[in-house]
Amino acid sequence: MVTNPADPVLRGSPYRADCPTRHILDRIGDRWTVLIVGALWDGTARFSELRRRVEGVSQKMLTQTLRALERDGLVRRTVHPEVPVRVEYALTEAGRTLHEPLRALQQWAIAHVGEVAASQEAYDRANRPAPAPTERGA
Amino acid sequence: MVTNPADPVLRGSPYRADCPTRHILDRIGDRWTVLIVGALWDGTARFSELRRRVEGVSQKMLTQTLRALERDGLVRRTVHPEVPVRVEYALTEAGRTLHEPLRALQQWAIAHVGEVAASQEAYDRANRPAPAPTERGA
DNA sequence: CCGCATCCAAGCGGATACTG
DNA sequence: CAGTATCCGCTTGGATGCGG
Repeated sequence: MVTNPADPVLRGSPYRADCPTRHILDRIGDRWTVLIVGALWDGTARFSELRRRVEGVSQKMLTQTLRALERDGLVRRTVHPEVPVRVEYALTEAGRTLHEPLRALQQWAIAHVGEVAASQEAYDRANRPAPAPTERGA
Repeated sequence: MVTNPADPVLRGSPYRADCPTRHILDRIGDRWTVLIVGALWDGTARFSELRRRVEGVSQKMLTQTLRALERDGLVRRTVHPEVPVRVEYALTEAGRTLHEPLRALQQWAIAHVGEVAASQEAYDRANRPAPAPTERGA
């Protein structure tokens, strides 16, 4: 390993293949992480509640993502030992700090969705007219 | 621009399964997108140059990601018809606006890498002592 | 109600070989 | 140098059924 902590450029640089920040970016990059963290911003939420809020997420992915977030110390999981078990999820302090850049990303997506769509359309028109999922004249 | 900041629906927009912002978040969430956009911040870069900067990226993934970014209108691709073909990539205006939230994410990753690692360690210790890839006592 | 385990399909992503 | 095309493993991720 050539990791040189003294090098200001390489220190903590995700451009290094062996840097742990790569893993973090991977986790953040997860489709559901952004949405789940955002959904938890309001406060505590139960499992079913989250499942309802984040449309389209499967139970498996929700559990998996929540577990990963918990392991990373971004989400706190609280089990209420009642008769029908109640589990509540909430952002930790670290999770709240993550929410900010994630929200910025969401905002960017919302702000540029039209622009991007237009660019895609133009690109597809200029290159291959039929990359559509529906096969026409195959 | 069809973006209407006053629309209350937009707040939870990506939480709708059918919303195109989902696609954008997917693209942004791509492992390489963050790194490539960041690598292009300095200015124009050639293909090989990018491959060198973003350590660990395969030629396939680099091409693929660059193509997608170009299609989304975030990266401009310029081909110089010289004898050894030279291709240069650069961020568009939209790409530059994306760079900001992406950099914030990178910064977050760098700032919290230690905290996250510690949390993971504690979590693993508290739960399963041997989640290692090598199966022992399965 | 919460979530784990399993099965299984699909797509991601890497290695390689070849073209212009 | 830049890029395409192919093969292929492996992970992702959904559906289902069971257990606390």
